[in-house]
Amino acid sequence: MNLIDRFQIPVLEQIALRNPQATSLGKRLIEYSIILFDELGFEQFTFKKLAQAAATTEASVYRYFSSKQKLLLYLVNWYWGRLECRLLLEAQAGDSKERLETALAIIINPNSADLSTANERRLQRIVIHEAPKVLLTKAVDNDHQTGYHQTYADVVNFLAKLILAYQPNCNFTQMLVTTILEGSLQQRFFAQHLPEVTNCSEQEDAVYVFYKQLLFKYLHHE
Amino acid sequence: MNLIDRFQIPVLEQIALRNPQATSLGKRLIEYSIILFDELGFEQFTFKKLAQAAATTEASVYRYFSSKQKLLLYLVNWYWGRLECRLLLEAQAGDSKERLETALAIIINPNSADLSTANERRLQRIVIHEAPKVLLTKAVDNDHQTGYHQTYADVVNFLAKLILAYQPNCNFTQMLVTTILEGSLQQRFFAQHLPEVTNCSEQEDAVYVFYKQLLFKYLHHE
DNA sequence: AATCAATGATAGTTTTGCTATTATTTTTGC
DNA sequence: GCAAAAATAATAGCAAAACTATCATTGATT
Repeated sequence: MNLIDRFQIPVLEQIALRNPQATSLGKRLIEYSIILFDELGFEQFTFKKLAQAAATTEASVYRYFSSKQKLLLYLVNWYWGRLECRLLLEAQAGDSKERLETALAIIINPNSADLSTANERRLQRIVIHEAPKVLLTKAVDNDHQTGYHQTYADVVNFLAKLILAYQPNCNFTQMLVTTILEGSLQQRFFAQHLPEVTNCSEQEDAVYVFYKQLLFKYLHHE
Repeated sequence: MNLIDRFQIPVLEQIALRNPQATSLGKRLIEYSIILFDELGFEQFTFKKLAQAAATTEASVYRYFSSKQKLLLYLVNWYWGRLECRLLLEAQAGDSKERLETALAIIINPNSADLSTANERRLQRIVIHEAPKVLLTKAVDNDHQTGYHQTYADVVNFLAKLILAYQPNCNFTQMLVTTILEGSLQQRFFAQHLPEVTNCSEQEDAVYVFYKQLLFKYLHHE
Protein backbone atom coordinates (compact mmCIF):
# COMPACT_ATOMS: atom_id res chain seq x y z
CA MET A 1 0.00 0.00 0.00
CA ASN A 2 1.58 3.21 -1.06
CA LEU A 3 1.40 6.92 -0.35
CA ILE A 4 -1.08 7.58 -3.08
CA ASP A 5 -3.71 5.10 -2.02
CA ARG A 6 -3.61 5.94 1.65
CA PHE A 7 -4.10 9.67 1.38
CA GLN A 8 -6.15 11.69 -1.00
CA ILE A 9 -4.59 15.07 -0.35
CA PRO A 10 -6.32 17.77 -2.29
CA VAL A 11 -3.78 19.26 -4.64
CA LEU A 12 -4.70 22.31 -6.60
CA GLU A 13 -6.39 20.98 -9.74
CA GLN A 14 -5.01 23.62 -12.06
CA ILE A 15 -1.45 22.37 -11.66
CA ALA A 16 -2.20 19.13 -13.47
CA LEU A 17 -4.04 18.96 -16.79
CA ARG A 18 -6.06 16.11 -15.35
CA ASN A 19 -6.19 14.58 -11.90
CA PRO A 20 -3.45 11.95 -11.71
CA GLN A 21 -4.90 10.47 -8.53
CA ALA A 22 -8.05 9.43 -10.39
CA THR A 23 -6.55 6.97 -12.87
CA SER A 24 -4.21 4.03 -12.77
CA LEU A 25 -1.80 5.64 -15.21
CA GLY A 26 -1.89 8.87 -13.21
CA LYS A 27 -1.02 7.05 -10.01
CA ARG A 28 1.84 5.27 -11.72
CA LEU A 29 3.15 8.60 -12.99
CA ILE A 30 3.11 10.09 -9.49
CA GLU A 31 4.69 6.99 -8.03
CA TYR A 32 7.56 6.90 -10.50
CA SER A 33 8.04 10.64 -10.67
CA ILE A 34 8.75 10.59 -6.92
CA ILE A 35 11.31 7.87 -7.41
CA LEU A 36 12.91 9.49 -10.43
CA PHE A 37 13.02 13.06 -9.12
CA ASP A 38 14.68 11.67 -6.00
CA GLU A 39 17.18 9.50 -7.81
CA LEU A 40 17.98 11.66 -10.83
CA GLY A 41 17.39 15.17 -9.53
CA PHE A 42 15.38 17.80 -11.36
CA GLU A 43 17.97 18.42 -14.07
CA GLN A 44 18.39 14.81 -15.17
CA PHE A 45 14.70 14.00 -14.83
CA THR A 46 12.86 13.87 -18.18
CA PHE A 47 9.36 12.89 -19.25
CA LYS A 48 10.91 10.31 -21.54
CA LYS A 49 12.55 8.57 -18.59
CA LEU A 50 9.35 8.84 -16.56
CA ALA A 51 7.35 7.36 -19.44
CA GLN A 52 9.79 4.48 -19.68
CA ALA A 53 9.65 3.81 -15.92
CA ALA A 54 5.85 3.94 -15.85
CA ALA A 55 5.59 1.84 -19.02
CA THR A 56 3.85 4.50 -21.05
CA THR A 57 4.76 7.15 -23.61
CA GLU A 58 6.04 10.68 -23.41
CA ALA A 59 2.89 11.98 -25.10
CA SER A 60 0.71 10.40 -22.40
CA VAL A 61 2.71 12.07 -19.64
CA TYR A 62 2.11 15.42 -21.32
CA ARG A 63 -1.62 14.80 -21.08
CA TYR A 64 -1.31 14.93 -17.29
CA PHE A 65 1.37 17.57 -16.81
CA SER A 66 2.29 20.32 -19.22
CA SER A 67 5.94 20.32 -18.08
CA LYS A 68 8.27 18.76 -15.57
CA GLN A 69 8.17 22.02 -13.61
CA LYS A 70 4.42 21.62 -13.16
CA LEU A 71 4.84 17.99 -12.14
CA LEU A 72 7.39 18.95 -9.49
CA LEU A 73 5.12 21.77 -8.35
CA TYR A 74 2.37 19.19 -8.00
CA LEU A 75 4.54 16.98 -5.79
CA VAL A 76 5.73 19.91 -3.67
CA ASN A 77 2.14 21.07 -3.22
CA TRP A 78 1.25 17.58 -2.16
CA TYR A 79 3.95 17.67 0.52
CA TRP A 80 2.73 20.97 1.93
CA GLY A 81 -0.88 19.83 1.65
CA ARG A 82 -0.15 16.75 3.73
CA LEU A 83 1.69 18.85 6.26
CA GLU A 84 -1.26 21.22 6.49
CA CYS A 85 -3.61 18.30 7.04
CA ARG A 86 -1.47 16.96 9.86
CA LEU A 87 -1.24 20.39 11.44
CA LEU A 88 -5.01 20.82 11.35
CA LEU A 89 -5.57 17.36 12.80
CA GLU A 90 -2.83 17.12 15.40
CA ALA A 91 -2.01 20.66 16.49
CA GLN A 92 -5.42 21.59 17.85
CA ALA A 93 -5.17 20.07 21.33
CA GLY A 94 -3.81 21.64 24.49
CA ASP A 95 -2.90 25.19 25.33
CA SER A 96 -1.19 27.57 22.94
CA LYS A 97 2.27 26.41 23.97
CA GLU A 98 1.47 22.73 23.52
CA ARG A 99 -0.10 23.42 20.14
CA LEU A 100 2.97 25.34 19.03
CA GLU A 101 5.32 22.60 20.20
CA THR A 102 3.29 19.93 18.45
CA ALA A 103 3.25 21.95 15.24
CA LEU A 104 7.00 22.45 15.39
CA ALA A 105 7.54 18.74 15.88
CA ILE A 106 5.32 17.94 12.90
CA ILE A 107 7.21 20.31 10.67
CA ILE A 108 10.75 19.48 11.68
CA ASN A 109 10.85 16.00 13.09
CA PRO A 110 12.13 13.51 10.56
CA ASN A 111 11.41 10.51 12.76
CA SER A 112 7.70 11.02 12.76
CA ALA A 113 5.22 8.53 11.41
CA ASP A 114 4.89 10.82 8.43
CA LEU A 115 8.17 9.59 7.01
CA SER A 116 7.58 5.93 7.61
CA THR A 117 7.51 4.78 4.01
CA ALA A 118 10.21 5.01 1.40
CA ASN A 119 8.07 7.24 -0.80
CA GLU A 120 7.44 9.66 2.01
CA ARG A 121 11.13 9.97 2.71
CA ARG A 122 11.71 10.44 -1.01
CA LEU A 123 9.10 13.19 -1.13
CA GLN A 124 10.80 15.09 1.67
CA ARG A 125 14.16 14.73 -0.04
CA ILE A 126 12.57 16.12 -3.20
CA VAL A 127 11.23 19.12 -1.28
CA ILE A 128 14.67 19.70 0.24
CA HIS A 129 16.69 19.28 -2.95
CA GLU A 130 14.36 20.39 -5.74
CA ALA A 131 11.56 22.65 -4.46
CA PRO A 132 13.57 25.88 -4.79
CA LYS A 133 13.94 25.19 -8.50
CA VAL A 134 10.21 25.73 -9.10
CA LEU A 135 9.97 28.64 -6.67
CA LEU A 136 12.98 30.70 -7.71
CA THR A 137 11.90 31.21 -11.31
CA LYS A 138 10.81 34.08 -13.48
CA ALA A 139 7.37 32.47 -13.47
CA VAL A 140 6.94 32.80 -9.70
CA ASP A 141 4.67 35.83 -9.83
CA ASN A 142 2.35 34.22 -12.35
CA ASP A 143 2.47 30.91 -10.49
CA HIS A 144 1.62 32.59 -7.23
CA GLN A 145 -1.25 34.50 -8.79
CA THR A 146 -2.61 31.21 -10.10
CA GLY A 147 -2.41 29.87 -6.57
CA TYR A 148 0.41 27.38 -7.06
CA HIS A 149 2.12 28.46 -3.84
CA GLN A 150 -1.00 28.99 -1.78
CA THR A 151 -0.70 25.76 0.20
CA TYR A 152 2.77 26.79 1.31
CA ALA A 153 1.49 30.22 2.30
CA ASP A 154 -1.35 28.54 4.21
CA VAL A 155 1.08 26.42 6.20
CA VAL A 156 3.13 29.50 7.01
CA ASN A 157 0.09 31.41 8.14
CA PHE A 158 -1.25 28.53 10.20
CA LEU A 159 2.01 28.50 12.13
CA ALA A 160 2.03 32.27 12.33
CA LYS A 161 -1.36 32.14 14.03
CA LEU A 162 -0.14 29.58 16.55
CA ILE A 163 2.76 31.86 17.37
CA LEU A 164 0.51 34.87 17.81
CA ALA A 165 -1.80 32.87 20.07
CA TYR A 166 1.18 32.01 22.24
CA GLN A 167 2.90 35.38 22.09
CA PRO A 168 0.63 38.20 20.81
CA ASN A 169 3.47 40.71 20.93
CA CYS A 170 5.52 38.95 18.27
CA ASN A 171 6.22 41.42 15.49
CA PHE A 172 7.76 39.26 12.81
CA THR A 173 5.73 36.08 12.89
CA GLN A 174 5.90 35.24 9.20
CA MET A 175 9.63 35.87 9.01
CA LEU A 176 10.08 33.68 12.07
CA VAL A 177 8.04 30.88 10.53
CA THR A 178 9.73 30.87 7.14
CA THR A 179 13.13 31.11 8.80
CA ILE A 180 12.40 27.94 10.77
CA LEU A 181 10.55 26.15 7.98
CA GLU A 182 13.13 26.76 5.27
CA GLY A 183 16.05 26.63 7.65
CA SER A 184 15.18 23.20 8.98
CA LEU A 185 14.95 21.78 5.48
CA GLN A 186 18.22 23.41 4.50
CA GLN A 187 20.02 22.03 7.55
CA ARG A 188 19.22 18.52 6.37
CA PHE A 189 20.79 19.33 3.03
CA PHE A 190 23.87 20.78 4.67
CA ALA A 191 24.17 17.85 7.06
CA GLN A 192 24.44 15.54 4.08
CA HIS A 193 26.47 17.61 1.65
CA LEU A 194 28.26 20.48 3.45
CA PRO A 195 28.68 19.12 6.97
CA GLU A 196 31.13 21.85 7.99
CA VAL A 197 28.42 24.54 7.82
CA THR A 198 26.06 22.78 10.21
CA ASN A 199 26.16 21.04 13.58
CA CYS A 200 23.72 18.26 12.89
CA SER A 201 25.99 15.36 13.70
CA GLU A 202 26.76 16.57 17.20
CA GLN A 203 23.44 15.55 18.63
CA GLU A 204 20.55 13.31 17.73
CA ASP A 205 17.98 15.43 15.94
CA ALA A 206 19.94 18.61 16.48
CA VAL A 207 17.76 20.35 13.90
CA TYR A 208 14.67 20.02 16.07
CA VAL A 209 16.51 20.94 19.25
CA PHE A 210 18.08 24.02 17.68
CA TYR A 211 14.97 25.45 16.07
CA LYS A 212 12.89 24.83 19.18
CA GLN A 213 15.46 26.75 21.20
CA LEU A 214 15.55 29.48 18.59
CA LEU A 215 11.78 29.83 18.49
CA PHE A 216 11.12 29.90 22.21
CA LYS A 217 14.12 32.02 23.11
CA TYR A 218 12.95 34.55 20.57
CA LEU A 219 9.39 34.53 21.85
CA HIS A 220 10.26 34.67 25.55
CA HIS A 221 12.17 37.86 25.03
CA GLU A 222 9.25 39.75 23.57
CA MET B 1 34.17 52.14 -13.69
CA ASN B 2 32.59 48.83 -13.00
CA LEU B 3 32.62 46.06 -10.44
CA ILE B 4 35.26 44.10 -12.23
CA ASP B 5 37.90 46.79 -12.44
CA ARG B 6 37.52 48.03 -8.89
CA PHE B 7 37.94 44.73 -7.14
CA GLN B 8 40.09 41.78 -7.99
CA ILE B 9 38.46 39.24 -5.79
CA PRO B 10 40.23 35.93 -5.89
CA VAL B 11 37.83 33.38 -7.27
CA LEU B 12 38.80 29.76 -7.28
CA GLU B 13 40.70 29.29 -10.54
CA GLN B 14 39.43 25.79 -11.18
CA ILE B 15 35.89 26.99 -11.72
CA ALA B 16 36.80 28.81 -14.92
CA LEU B 17 38.83 27.24 -17.70
CA ARG B 18 40.82 30.44 -17.87
CA ASN B 19 40.78 33.55 -15.73
CA PRO B 20 38.06 35.84 -17.13
CA GLN B 21 39.35 38.80 -15.13
CA ALA B 22 42.64 38.75 -17.06
CA THR B 23 41.33 39.52 -20.55
CA SER B 24 39.06 42.04 -22.15
CA LEU B 25 36.77 39.34 -23.53
CA GLY B 26 36.68 37.64 -20.12
CA LYS B 27 35.64 40.86 -18.41
CA ARG B 28 32.94 41.42 -20.99
CA LEU B 29 31.64 37.90 -20.41
CA ILE B 30 31.44 38.48 -16.65
CA GLU B 31 29.82 41.87 -17.14
CA TYR B 32 27.10 40.60 -19.48
CA SER B 33 26.56 37.33 -17.68
CA ILE B 34 25.64 39.33 -14.57
CA ILE B 35 23.17 41.35 -16.59
CA LEU B 36 21.71 38.35 -18.40
CA PHE B 37 21.45 36.01 -15.41
CA ASP B 38 19.65 38.80 -13.60
CA GLU B 39 17.29 39.65 -16.43
CA LEU B 40 16.64 36.22 -17.92
CA GLY B 41 17.09 33.93 -14.93
CA PHE B 42 19.14 30.76 -14.97
CA GLU B 43 16.70 28.77 -17.09
CA GLN B 44 16.42 31.26 -19.96
CA PHE B 45 20.10 32.20 -19.89
CA THR B 46 22.13 30.57 -22.68
CA PHE B 47 25.71 30.87 -23.88
CA LYS B 48 24.37 31.86 -27.28
CA LYS B 49 22.58 34.86 -25.77
CA LEU B 50 25.65 35.74 -23.71
CA ALA B 51 27.86 35.51 -26.79
CA GLN B 52 25.50 37.79 -28.68
CA ALA B 53 25.42 40.34 -25.83
CA ALA B 54 29.21 40.32 -25.46
CA ALA B 55 29.72 40.46 -29.23
CA THR B 56 31.56 37.15 -29.42
CA THR B 57 30.75 33.55 -30.29
CA GLU B 58 29.38 30.62 -28.34
CA ALA B 59 32.63 28.71 -28.88
CA SER B 60 34.64 31.50 -27.27
CA VAL B 61 32.41 31.48 -24.20
CA TYR B 62 33.04 27.77 -23.82
CA ARG B 63 36.77 28.49 -23.73
CA TYR B 64 36.22 30.35 -20.45
CA PHE B 65 33.46 28.32 -18.83
CA SER B 66 32.64 24.70 -19.48
CA SER B 67 28.93 25.23 -18.74
CA LYS B 68 26.48 27.85 -17.58
CA GLN B 69 26.40 26.10 -14.20
CA LYS B 70 30.12 26.76 -13.79
CA LEU B 71 29.70 30.36 -14.86
CA LEU B 72 26.98 30.89 -12.27
CA LEU B 73 29.12 29.13 -9.67
CA TYR B 74 31.89 31.56 -10.55
CA LEU B 75 29.62 34.57 -9.99
CA VAL B 76 28.26 33.18 -6.72
CA ASN B 77 31.80 32.50 -5.50
CA TRP B 78 32.66 36.03 -6.39
CA TYR B 79 29.80 37.31 -4.24
CA TRP B 80 30.89 35.28 -1.22
CA GLY B 81 34.52 36.16 -1.83
CA ARG B 82 33.71 39.85 -1.76
CA LEU B 83 31.69 39.40 1.40
CA GLU B 84 34.57 37.54 3.02
CA CYS B 85 36.94 40.37 2.09
CA ARG B 86 34.65 42.96 3.63
CA LEU B 87 34.27 40.87 6.77
CA LEU B 88 38.02 40.52 7.15
CA LEU B 89 38.55 44.23 6.60
CA GLU B 90 35.67 45.76 8.50
CA ALA B 91 34.72 43.33 11.25
CA GLN B 92 38.02 43.32 13.11
CA ALA B 93 37.60 46.42 15.24
CA GLY B 94 36.02 46.73 18.64
CA ASP B 95 35.00 44.14 21.18
CA SER B 96 33.38 40.83 20.31
CA LYS B 97 29.89 42.30 20.35
CA GLU B 98 30.76 45.19 18.08
CA ARG B 99 32.54 42.86 15.67
CA LEU B 100 29.51 40.59 15.55
CA GLU B 101 27.14 43.49 14.96
CA THR B 102 29.32 44.88 12.20
CA ALA B 103 29.53 41.47 10.54
CA LEU B 104 25.76 41.04 10.70
CA ALA B 105 25.26 44.45 9.12
CA ILE B 106 27.67 43.60 6.31
CA ILE B 107 25.88 40.37 5.56
CA ILE B 108 22.32 41.56 5.76
CA ASN B 109 22.20 45.26 5.14
CA PRO B 110 21.03 46.04 1.63
CA ASN B 111 21.72 49.75 1.96
CA SER B 112 25.41 49.39 2.43
CA ALA B 113 28.02 50.82 0.10
CA ASP B 114 28.50 47.30 -1.16
CA LEU B 115 25.35 47.53 -3.23
CA SER B 116 25.98 50.97 -4.62
CA THR B 117 26.32 50.04 -8.27
CA ALA B 118 23.78 48.44 -10.55
CA ASN B 119 25.99 45.41 -11.09
CA GLU B 120 26.39 44.84 -7.38
CA ARG B 121 22.65 44.90 -6.89
CA ARG B 122 22.31 42.52 -9.83
CA LEU B 123 24.86 40.17 -8.31
CA GLN B 124 22.96 40.01 -5.04
CA ARG B 125 19.72 39.35 -6.90
CA ILE B 126 21.47 36.54 -8.74
CA VAL B 127 22.63 35.01 -5.45
CA ILE B 128 19.10 35.28 -4.07
CA HIS B 129 17.29 33.91 -7.12
CA GLU B 130 19.77 31.55 -8.75
CA ALA B 131 22.44 30.34 -6.31
CA PRO B 132 20.41 27.39 -5.01
CA LYS B 133 20.29 26.01 -8.53
CA VAL B 134 24.02 25.29 -8.53
CA LEU B 135 24.07 24.12 -4.92
CA LEU B 136 21.09 21.77 -4.88
CA THR B 137 22.37 19.46 -7.60
CA LYS B 138 23.53 15.89 -7.84
CA ALA B 139 27.01 17.31 -8.48
CA VAL B 140 27.20 19.05 -5.09
CA ASP B 141 29.43 16.43 -3.45
CA ASN B 142 31.93 16.52 -6.30
CA ASP B 143 31.74 20.30 -6.47
CA HIS B 144 32.35 20.62 -2.78
CA GLN B 145 35.30 18.23 -2.91
CA THR B 146 36.78 20.35 -5.68
CA GLY B 147 36.39 23.35 -3.40
CA TYR B 148 33.65 25.12 -5.33
CA HIS B 149 31.73 25.89 -2.14
CA GLN B 150 34.70 26.59 0.09
CA THR B 151 34.34 30.37 0.05
CA TYR B 152 30.78 30.02 1.32
CA ALA B 153 31.95 27.65 4.05
CA ASP B 154 34.68 30.15 4.95
CA VAL B 155 32.17 32.95 5.36
CA VAL B 156 30.01 30.72 7.55
CA ASN B 157 32.96 29.75 9.71
CA PHE B 158 34.21 33.30 10.02
CA LEU B 159 30.83 34.29 11.42
CA ALA B 160 30.74 31.19 13.61
CA LYS B 161 34.03 32.26 15.17
CA LEU B 162 32.70 35.75 15.88
CA ILE B 163 29.71 34.20 17.61
CA LEU B 164 31.87 31.91 19.71
CA ALA B 165 34.08 34.84 20.70
CA TYR B 166 30.98 36.66 21.91
CA GLN B 167 29.22 33.69 23.45
CA PRO B 168 31.50 30.66 23.99
CA ASN B 169 28.62 28.54 25.25
CA CYS B 170 26.77 28.59 21.95
CA ASN B 171 26.19 25.02 20.85
CA PHE B 172 24.86 25.41 17.35
CA THR B 173 26.94 28.19 15.86
CA GLN B 174 27.01 26.96 12.28
CA MET B 175 23.30 26.26 12.21
CA LEU B 176 22.70 29.72 13.62
CA VAL B 177 24.88 31.32 10.97
CA THR B 178 23.40 29.50 7.98
CA THR B 179 19.91 30.12 9.31
CA ILE B 180 20.57 33.86 9.34
CA LEU B 181 22.61 33.94 6.14
CA GLU B 182 20.20 31.95 4.01
CA GLY B 183 17.15 33.26 5.79
CA SER B 184 17.99 36.90 5.15
CA LEU B 185 18.46 36.26 1.43
CA GLN B 186 15.23 34.31 1.27
CA GLN B 187 13.26 37.06 3.02
CA ARG B 188 14.21 39.43 0.22
CA PHE B 189 12.82 36.95 -2.28
CA PHE B 190 9.62 36.52 -0.30
CA ALA B 191 9.25 40.27 0.14
CA GLN B 192 9.19 40.65 -3.61
CA HIS B 193 7.28 37.58 -4.71
CA LEU B 194 5.33 36.06 -1.79
CA PRO B 195 4.72 39.07 0.46
CA GLU B 196 2.16 37.25 2.62
CA VAL B 197 4.82 34.93 4.08
CA THR B 198 7.07 37.70 5.30
CA ASN B 199 6.79 40.97 7.23
CA CYS B 200 9.31 43.01 5.33
CA SER B 201 7.04 45.85 4.35
CA GLU B 202 6.03 46.67 7.91
CA GLN B 203 9.28 48.34 8.80
CA GLU B 204 12.26 49.82 7.03
CA ASP B 205 14.91 47.13 6.79
CA ALA B 206 12.85 44.67 8.78
CA VAL B 207 15.16 41.88 7.64
CA TYR B 208 18.12 43.34 9.52
CA VAL B 209 16.07 44.21 12.58
CA PHE B 210 14.54 40.75 12.78
CA TYR B 211 17.72 38.73 12.36
CA LYS B 212 19.62 40.94 14.80
CA GLN B 213 16.88 40.31 17.37
CA LEU B 214 16.89 36.62 16.59
CA LEU B 215 20.66 36.33 16.92
CA PHE B 216 21.10 38.25 20.16
CA LYS B 217 18.01 36.87 21.85
CA TYR B 218 19.27 33.39 21.11
CA LEU B 219 22.76 34.16 22.41
CA HIS B 220 21.67 35.99 25.55
CA HIS B 221 19.74 32.96 26.68
CA GLU B 222 22.72 30.66 26.62
C1' DA C 1 59.87 37.51 -39.01
C1' DA C 2 58.23 33.53 -36.90
C1' DT C 3 55.59 31.60 -33.39
C1' DC C 4 52.07 30.81 -30.35
C1' DA C 5 47.89 31.80 -27.90
C1' DA C 6 43.40 33.77 -28.26
C1' DT C 7 39.49 34.55 -30.84
C1' DG C 8 36.19 34.30 -34.78
C1' DA C 9 33.55 31.75 -38.05
C1' DT C 10 31.20 27.90 -39.11
C1' DA C 11 29.34 23.44 -38.86
C1' DG C 12 27.61 19.49 -36.79
C1' DT C 13 25.76 16.13 -32.93
C1' DT C 14 22.91 14.76 -29.39
C1' DT C 15 19.40 15.55 -26.17
C1' DT C 16 15.52 17.84 -24.45
C1' DG C 17 11.12 19.76 -24.54
C1' DC C 18 7.27 19.80 -26.78
C1' DT C 19 3.47 19.18 -30.61
C1' DA C 20 0.88 16.57 -33.94
C1' DT C 21 -1.41 12.61 -35.96
C1' DT C 22 -3.50 8.44 -36.18
C1' DA C 23 -4.66 3.96 -34.32
C1' DT C 24 -6.19 1.27 -30.58
C1' DT C 25 -8.06 0.38 -26.30
C1' DT C 26 -11.05 1.43 -22.38
C1' DT C 27 -14.79 3.56 -20.33
C1' DT C 28 -19.39 5.33 -20.18
C1' DG C 29 -24.15 6.37 -21.27
C1' DC C 30 -28.09 4.43 -22.90
C1' DG D 1 -24.79 -5.25 -25.00
C1' DC D 2 -23.73 -1.60 -28.08
C1' DA D 3 -22.49 2.92 -29.76
C1' DA D 4 -20.16 7.02 -28.60
C1' DA D 5 -16.70 9.21 -26.25
C1' DA D 6 -12.60 9.45 -23.83
C1' DA D 7 -8.04 7.84 -22.77
C1' DT D 8 -3.93 5.89 -24.16
C1' DA D 9 -0.37 3.95 -27.36
C1' DA D 10 2.59 4.40 -31.23
C1' DT D 11 5.05 7.11 -33.99
C1' DA D 12 6.93 11.04 -36.09
C1' DG D 13 8.74 15.39 -36.18
C1' DC D 14 10.48 20.10 -34.91
C1' DA D 15 13.04 23.85 -32.64
C1' DA D 16 16.16 25.01 -29.35
C1' DA D 17 19.86 24.02 -26.11
C1' DA D 18 24.13 22.23 -24.90
C1' DC D 19 27.86 21.13 -26.31
C1' DT D 20 32.21 19.59 -29.65
C1' DA D 21 35.20 20.11 -33.54
C1' DT D 22 37.71 22.34 -37.15
C1' DC D 23 40.10 25.73 -39.31
C1' DA D 24 41.06 30.53 -40.41
C1' DT D 25 42.49 34.89 -38.52
C1' DT D 26 44.23 38.15 -35.51
C1' DG D 27 47.31 39.94 -32.22
C1' DA D 28 50.93 39.64 -28.96
C1' DT D 29 55.70 37.71 -27.80
C1' DT D 30 60.42 36.96 -28.37
